[in-house]
Amino acid sequence: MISNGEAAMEAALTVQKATSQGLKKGPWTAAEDAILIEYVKKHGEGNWNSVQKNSGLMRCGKSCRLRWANHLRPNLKKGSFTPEEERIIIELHAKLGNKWARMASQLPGRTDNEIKNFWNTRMKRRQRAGLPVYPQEYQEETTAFRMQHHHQHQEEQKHPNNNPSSSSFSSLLSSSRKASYNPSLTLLDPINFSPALDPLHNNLTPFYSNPALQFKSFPDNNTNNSGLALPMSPYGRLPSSITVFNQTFPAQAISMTPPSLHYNTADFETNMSFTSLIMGAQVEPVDPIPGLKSKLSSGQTPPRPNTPFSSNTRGGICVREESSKNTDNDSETAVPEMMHDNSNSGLLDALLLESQNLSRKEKLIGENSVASDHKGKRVVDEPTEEEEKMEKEAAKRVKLSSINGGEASGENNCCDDLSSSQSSIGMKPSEEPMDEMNSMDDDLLSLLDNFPTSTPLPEWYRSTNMANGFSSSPAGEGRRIEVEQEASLARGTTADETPNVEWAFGSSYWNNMPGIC
DNA sequence: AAAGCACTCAACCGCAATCCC
DNA sequence: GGGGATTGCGGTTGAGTGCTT
Repeated sequence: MISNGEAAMEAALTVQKATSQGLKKGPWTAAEDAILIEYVKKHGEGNWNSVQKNSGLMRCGKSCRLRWANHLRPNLKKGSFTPEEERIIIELHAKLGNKWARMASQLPGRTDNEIKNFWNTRMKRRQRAGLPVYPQEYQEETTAFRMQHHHQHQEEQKHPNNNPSSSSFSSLLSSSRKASYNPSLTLLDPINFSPALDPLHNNLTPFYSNPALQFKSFPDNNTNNSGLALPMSPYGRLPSSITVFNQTFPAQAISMTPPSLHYNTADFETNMSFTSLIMGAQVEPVDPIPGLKSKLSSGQTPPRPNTPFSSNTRGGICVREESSKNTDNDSETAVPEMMHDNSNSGLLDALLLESQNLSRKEKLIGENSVASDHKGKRVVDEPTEEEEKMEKEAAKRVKLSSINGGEASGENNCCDDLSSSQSSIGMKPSEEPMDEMNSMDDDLLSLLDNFPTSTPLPEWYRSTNMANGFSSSPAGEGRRIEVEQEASLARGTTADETPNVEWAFGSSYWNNMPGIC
């Protein structure tokens, strides 16, 4: 135990030591700032180590550079992030992971440090509260990727020598960090899609268990220059379902949002910030990947063990990109083992619960005469009054939940609110023992059986998809059509073939983003 | 009023990449 | 090509502040 006196002494010695080395630490004074500004004016940025020599500033080069970059350089924006900036940060984080500098480059006047702090505080706080970090569309991207790799994995197992160009999970894991920015390694390259990619009709094994490589930059031909891949096959067909952590959607629901379901920027900004909007729903509290938590460093890991992957620093989604930086023996890289392991993933629970709810809701909605085609697919059109009612109620619940302590973790509000808003009725309590799902195969069968073929979209989900920047205004509709056409082009189909389809990953929104790479 | 706590933010540290000789 | 210097980046820490009990 160190007494206060000893601690003070120690601190003094530390300062003395630093001083003796000619370097000052700690907060910068106005005088120091002035010196540094003057120096940069004269000599320009760079060569930071010479600052000390030439200006007499008792700061190391690193410190000078940091001070300049974060506080002194011109055109720095101060103050809290605007909702738009928050939105961009979330999007970028979904794409890039903890690439703060890259994110900062997309946010003029903002520093990587600011963004990092923003994420680590505001976002993680919400994550700890059991709220999903990313809006659906980003999560969908993840799932599409997972599906693809699941399929590739299966193909490789079947024909280990047939596809030399496809990489194994492990190799992808190990290369993920570099692959992030390598167009040649586009993870959703349509070439790699198989026409058989349809988890509903295949014996699906747990494709979701690889949180790796999930958010990458996809600067290739399948992104409409958006940097974000469309989760589509070359056959113009989406996977039949999109499953992300705790939320599962039929692909139709995700990819084909009714024209009326467009983003309303005014509501968005008036009612809540982007952060609060996307945090408005909760995640099913389930155990994280066993053994994963303990190896994560303190600052990385919110102590909340509830959300799948929440043990992960980056909201569970973008983690792998960084994790590959660690040793291959890192616990995180062990995740794929779950594919062969019957241990409960937590995510599976969420999937099952979600699918069950989707199923229930489908039944309920079916009773309410939701239009469906003969295949049970939802005919995407203007929502019926009944649907609208339900959606509004769901949205209300979400809102109420977030107002009335919706952030409280572990209260299953997620199930009652978000999930109900999405899929809804009669959510299975999250506390239900995991041993009810003790078999992965059974779980998956159950999951697949429960997958509804059509599900109306709740208001909440629509809101997130409205991030495309569309409105129901004629202008918005016009742009929507444009995007449909773009999407059709990308799919090799015509817009006519896909009436009333709005691709959730439509390019408009992402095209409005500055280039990432 | 004071202690405890959570949160924010600035700054530091270590590592890796890049530059330069 | 090798090695040191420099720069960039991401993780972490700690001081300051405000709120709660």
